[in-house]
Amino acid sequence: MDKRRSAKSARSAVEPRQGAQAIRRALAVLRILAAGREDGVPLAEVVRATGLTRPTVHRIVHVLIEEGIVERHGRSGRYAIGNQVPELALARPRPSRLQIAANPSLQRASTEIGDTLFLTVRTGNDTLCVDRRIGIYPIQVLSIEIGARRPLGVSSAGVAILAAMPAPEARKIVAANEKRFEAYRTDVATVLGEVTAARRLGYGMREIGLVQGTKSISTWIKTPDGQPAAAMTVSAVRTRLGPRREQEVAEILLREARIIEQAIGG
Amino acid sequence: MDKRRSAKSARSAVEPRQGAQAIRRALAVLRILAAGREDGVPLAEVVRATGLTRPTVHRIVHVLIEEGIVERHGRSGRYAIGNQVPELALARPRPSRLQIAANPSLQRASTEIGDTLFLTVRTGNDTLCVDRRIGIYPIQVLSIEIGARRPLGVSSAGVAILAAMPAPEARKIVAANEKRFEAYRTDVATVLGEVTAARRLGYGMREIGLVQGTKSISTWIKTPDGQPAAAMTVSAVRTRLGPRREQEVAEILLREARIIEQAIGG
DNA sequence: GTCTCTTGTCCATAATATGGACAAGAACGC
DNA sequence: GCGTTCTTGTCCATATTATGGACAAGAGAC
Repeated sequence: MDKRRSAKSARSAVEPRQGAQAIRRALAVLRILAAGREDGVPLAEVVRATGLTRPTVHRIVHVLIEEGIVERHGRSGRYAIGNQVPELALARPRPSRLQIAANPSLQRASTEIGDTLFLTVRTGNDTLCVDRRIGIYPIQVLSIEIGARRPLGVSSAGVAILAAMPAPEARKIVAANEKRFEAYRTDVATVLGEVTAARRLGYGMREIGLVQGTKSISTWIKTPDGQPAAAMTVSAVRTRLGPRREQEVAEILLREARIIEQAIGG
Repeated sequence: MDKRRSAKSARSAVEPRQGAQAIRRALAVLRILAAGREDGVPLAEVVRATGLTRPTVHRIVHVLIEEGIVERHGRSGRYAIGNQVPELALARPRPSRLQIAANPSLQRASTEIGDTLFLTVRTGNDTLCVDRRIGIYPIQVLSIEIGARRPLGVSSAGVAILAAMPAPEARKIVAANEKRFEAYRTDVATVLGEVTAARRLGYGMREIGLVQGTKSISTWIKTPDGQPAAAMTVSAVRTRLGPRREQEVAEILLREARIIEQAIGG
């Protein structure tokens, strides 16, 4: 009963609405499955990433299959986002306002820089790649595709977005992602260090990108209320991004980020 | 305990997995919200359409808002599908296999017929328009857009899809949609009559389309296992679809439907 | 002002979702 | 073949959770 009281008073402060544990859990499962893209995710991995018990995850996943929200792949037995999710998504206008606003900037920066450009948004505790432009140089980093979803903090885009938010909030998100960092061979301390460095620099950077031998630079894009909503990233083979060129590229990205902020602000 | 037993034995027959009422209810709410598209749906309407109580719907909807799955529109207070749904949808390859398979047929039939063509899929108890081709004639029926979602049975596409499934299953779906038919000024008896007529004709037809003064013709497309998965529809002002032309158009649609079935079958 | 519509909240209670424990299947080694 | 170590799937007593009747508070209409 004390618990009830404290939950009640806390609600007005932040927002933990009670009476829907199961729904929240189902959504947590869906977000993990989304990170698995077309290939899906094995049950055990979902259990690990969500911290739920196996019977619970099993039950949730199978109900979602019955409902058409999740699919199971024949041979591998992995679970993936189902057909009905894009069907629900059709209810919304596509592309999003952000994508429309960012389009000219991506175009401009892409021709100017020549390497691959990404537009990445924040969604919950993840980053999600929503747009990509391939540059004109013969060697391009193509491994990150539209739809790629990662824990905030493991990519330069994630670091940039974390750097753009208040430090306590960033720390909370990083802590929440702790379990998922292992799969990317990083940890809370490393990520927080990169975030601090990005704040000092004014942009996110990873000398060692997620793909071997690549380097990435990301600037953040804030919504009018000051919350970071997205990041703009350039990825290239490391040798193409020495200190001098890093400076050049960062300046272009910073310029375009400000333009996009204007576009979504008006 | 008797209940448990019977539920258990029934499960092996059909599939009502227990322990996830809340999740199923949340999904039912989402599907109703999806029908409201960008404008959204007022709470009372969701209550009516789902048959749930108002406190329950209210709780579900607000938890989904906190999770980013649902949005609320400022002025109207209506609830709509949120940003995070298309974000989850990015986990899947787009466009779908059906759309790829149907593309050449839509192209061909569109130029041949000249009126607006729709590709509509079945999703649960709804029809959902997933593709549209505008014809070359100056008067076109454009009111049905990609993403439009309706109870199975109220459009000619829905009638066609119902006609293509076993009668008992069709009847079950129509019964389940009863409450939602009112908003479209139709009822169970009328719909079942149209379905029977469509079975006799070989295609679905509505002399009075959803839009005043229009007429629609739809053929069904079945998956290899015999289940109808989609419908192909032509809509035009009624005067352009007299008996002779109806025959012509139906033949083209039937021909293309068979081609699409081949494409998804192989 | 009152009436009628909507949306929002409370809380005792019934019903639901939970997870420990166990089982069964798959993949590998020897 | 048989043990070992993975994985996934199931059961069911239980406590936690979600439920909905009842009440309240806005927002319009007139």
